[in-house]
Amino acid sequence: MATTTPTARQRQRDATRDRILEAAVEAFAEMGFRGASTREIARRAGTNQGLITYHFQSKDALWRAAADSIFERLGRQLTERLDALDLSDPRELAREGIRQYVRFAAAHPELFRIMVDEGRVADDRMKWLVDTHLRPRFEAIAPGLVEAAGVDEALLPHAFYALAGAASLMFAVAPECRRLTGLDPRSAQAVEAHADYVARLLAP
Amino acid sequence: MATTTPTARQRQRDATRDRILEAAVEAFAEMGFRGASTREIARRAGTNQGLITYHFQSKDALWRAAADSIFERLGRQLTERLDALDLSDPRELAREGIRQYVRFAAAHPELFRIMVDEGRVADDRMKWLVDTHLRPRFEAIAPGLVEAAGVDEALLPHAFYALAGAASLMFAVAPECRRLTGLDPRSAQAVEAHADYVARLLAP
DNA sequence: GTCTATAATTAGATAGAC
DNA sequence: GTCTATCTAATTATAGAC
Repeated sequence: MATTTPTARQRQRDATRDRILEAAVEAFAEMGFRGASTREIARRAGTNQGLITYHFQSKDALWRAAADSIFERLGRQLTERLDALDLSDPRELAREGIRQYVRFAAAHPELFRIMVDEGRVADDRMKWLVDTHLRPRFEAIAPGLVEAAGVDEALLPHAFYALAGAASLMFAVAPECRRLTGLDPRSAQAVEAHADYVARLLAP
Repeated sequence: MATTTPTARQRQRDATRDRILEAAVEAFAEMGFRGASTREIARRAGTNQGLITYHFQSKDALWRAAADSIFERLGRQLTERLDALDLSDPRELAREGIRQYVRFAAAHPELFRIMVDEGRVADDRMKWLVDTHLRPRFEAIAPGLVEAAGVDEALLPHAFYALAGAASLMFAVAPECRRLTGLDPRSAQAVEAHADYVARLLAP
């Protein structure tokens, strides 16, 4: 083969890179950008700090790769499942879209945590996150909120943040929720109950 | 005087302590417990790191004092304003209580930010926060949600976290919201619009 | 590719001058 | 009370062995 050999070494390399990326997603979501050290990320990935520099050039670049990974998952889950839905009742379509988003927030609390971590200060990471990932997502959701859920267009920002907050907070602070209320939000039953509650809230 | 003199020195001392505490509230809310350094907090307070150790014994104790301060403000705002309200229509009372909470979340995004920062991991700070401040607050709000807003008691945790998230997220990530939607959530108009939107959402 | 060693910064806590 | 200097530990980034 003229191009490259898809060797075992290549696969090993990719596997290492993936383990680092996965560990980074979890660590950044758990402790924030500053709180998560590259040493700790390497330890979780079962490797060493030097390899992070090798695969990703800097901590900042690693964080961007982690954000890419999270939003890629969100895009996949939202599009694939909604395509299979019946379009006859727009209000029910809106509700199912919201339920789907709640299920994603429950399975991936990283998204919300990183949004809250990075949205507070107008630094480079925030601007990059908005321009690269948040705006396309916002523009994809907006028509559904207006047409199917019946949100007044002037209230779109309010509906967007109310939805994101109502859908995600409980799962983002799952340990706290469990201690405070006794309910474990990670349970399948709690996820479905929350999905239905939020869907009826925003698209009654 | 036998006890103590309420001297200028004493007032100076308290003023310094207050400046440190206020700087700590802002820094912890902005950068999280790990991200906010005691040196940076001292710098914002216009003093030095040594005085933090003098007034508060450790960074951990300073953080607790900051949390105390935030929840004290919340308690004051929620009780004082609702006392003045007419009780005739319970549904309208619930809506006004929710509006009041949204206004607080807008004026003090620190509360939500610290909740999300500390609620992710079951460490000592999270347990202390739940047992000391969150549980009393939850138990004070619960009856209002059930009786006035008409929430099914089995859905209480869902309603609580949906309310907290819907009310607060937009203000907690105000810089991001502004860049994403063009709307500045700190404006008085946006605050009132959000208060009304969330109130109608949860107590229609 | 993977890993160890290390340089340059920065952290929280402490000691002591004034 | 307030502030400076310093100790120990942990941080990111880099250099280089294998």
